[in-house]
Amino acid sequence: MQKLKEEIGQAIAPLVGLESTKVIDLLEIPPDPTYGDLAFPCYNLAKIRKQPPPVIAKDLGSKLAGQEGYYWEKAVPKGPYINFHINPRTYGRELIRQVWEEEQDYGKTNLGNGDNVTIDYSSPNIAKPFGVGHIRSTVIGHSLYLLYKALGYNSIGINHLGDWGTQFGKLIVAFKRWGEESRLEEDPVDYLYQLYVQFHHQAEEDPSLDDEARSWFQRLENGDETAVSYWKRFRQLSLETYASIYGLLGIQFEYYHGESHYNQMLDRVINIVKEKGIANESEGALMIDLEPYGLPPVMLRKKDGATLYITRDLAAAIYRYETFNFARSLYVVGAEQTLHFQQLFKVLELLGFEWVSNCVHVPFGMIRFKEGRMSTRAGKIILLEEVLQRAVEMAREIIEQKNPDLEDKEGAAKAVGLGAVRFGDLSNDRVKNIEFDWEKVLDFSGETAAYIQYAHARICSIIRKAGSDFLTWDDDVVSRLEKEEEITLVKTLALLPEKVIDSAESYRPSVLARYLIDVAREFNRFYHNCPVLGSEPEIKHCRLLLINSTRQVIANGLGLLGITAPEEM
RNA sequence: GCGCCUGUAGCUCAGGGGAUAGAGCAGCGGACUUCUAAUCCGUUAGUCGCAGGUUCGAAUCCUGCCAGGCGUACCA
Repeated sequence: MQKLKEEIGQAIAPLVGLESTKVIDLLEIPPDPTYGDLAFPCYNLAKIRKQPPPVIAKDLGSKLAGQEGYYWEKAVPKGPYINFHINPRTYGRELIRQVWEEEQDYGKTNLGNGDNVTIDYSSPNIAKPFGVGHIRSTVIGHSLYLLYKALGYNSIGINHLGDWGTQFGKLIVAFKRWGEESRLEEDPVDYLYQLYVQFHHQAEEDPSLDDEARSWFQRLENGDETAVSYWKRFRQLSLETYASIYGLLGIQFEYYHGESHYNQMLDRVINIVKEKGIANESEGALMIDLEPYGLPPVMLRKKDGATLYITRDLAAAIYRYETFNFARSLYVVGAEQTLHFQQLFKVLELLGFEWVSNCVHVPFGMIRFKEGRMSTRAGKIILLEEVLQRAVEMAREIIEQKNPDLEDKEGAAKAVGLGAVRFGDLSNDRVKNIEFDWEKVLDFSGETAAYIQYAHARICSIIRKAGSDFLTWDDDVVSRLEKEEEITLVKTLALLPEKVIDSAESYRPSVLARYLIDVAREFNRFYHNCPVLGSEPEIKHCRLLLINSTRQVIANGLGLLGITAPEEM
């Protein structure tokens, strides 16, 4: 809690000759709560004072002896640290009060000041099925979208659909050769995908297919009527299919600006590049040499005149800056495209766009099979829809078995099943590859979303049984926290705002996800040691207010991960 | 070849200069006439890939090596 830190900062600052903000930066949470709740390390002072850290800590301890603050009650030196112990009554009361008053806003800040942040995420390739691989960008991006909103930014979600490029040439060739209207109507994405796979099989035997595809893409770029009508059709049918998945996941985008959206701007981009004199013709193609920066060259236009995706990405970046004047521009795109973004940002820098320093590639590892990577072309892929359906189905079975009388079984099964899939993706560090494992996806015990949701449902159940008149504010009653489990829980709840900030600024929803596991764990410990309904009225009231703030923290936190917290499960 | 990322307990992973390296899963042993046992408590388990270096202090920073992943001019 920030106020506690400020208070300690002001207590120590005059004693050590540092700015109190500097002192606050140095404060850390001790590894063992019996040491204290917030520690000031004396290593930095050792050099200045030419004394060993423990001596300094002792000295500070004697100066602070007998003192206390509003939120802390004593300061005790231990080794090289001086440890502050909170006053559980005031600290607990004020924290619970804050959550009580802020409700769904607890955890939010206004660091962003309403500035725009564009977030390019999900961005599936038209005519390819929505595989589990795509869930990562979708889920991580959506969480960042919500996190930046919580920091007071104006998040702008952009679905940069892969709706342009050579793959459309391939699809057109495949559909013209082998396509059947009726099957396209039936299940467009699945059928287009089959055609795509078939194309790659055949092209291995007959490389001339690739040339044919390139030429069809060229025709598309030139506005050829036949090519364009195929393209429109494929695009529209795919979008309709995606809509159902986004609907299920509760995701909306401000803009569906796919790659094709930038077609009219490509000439301008190429002109800007030419004017800057950083491009050159090579073997008929338009290139930018990045050798001086240790990067491979960039190709803006192929020898057949067709553009490449980096050309469209350049246009997109410029468009986004000109349209949104973003404070930050995030690209939630797989780590395999790291080089692409290094090149993209370098070119923007060479073009003199200073705002490129606010562009960030947020990379993530891939989802792989034990045997190797997934491959759309080879047809080795697991559909996201299937994963989501099976997870919900599994949740439904467990509910049937554990809580057969539950009223809204379907709602709970959806929350738990979808939450499990999302959480599995968000709880580990983005950059690591994930090995796809059905058993793990369908396991709802341990460090999972269900664990957190279960804590939430338990709280709701207690509150329901207590009756609403117990949920009234009372200063005296709320000061009665004393059991270790209560105090640990309060201290954990106090961390939400800083976890939200850390999560957003490091672009790692996993920080928040792991924190929520901690909250649920501390609640469960409390639950098993501190009866609520069976306690005497004041304690009962106090604990109800405590668990009510816990409920709020969990709901707010899961919400920022895009996961819902059912009241019963 | 070169570049980027990863390497921590049997497995999956936290921790990313500071106090004794932590969780979950799996295993073993306990706790439901008591607020939902999708829970809790206890227990077993580690040359933090290897070797040097910087520092009062390194799992954490630097260098080299090893292993795996990804990328590396007409795909995205």
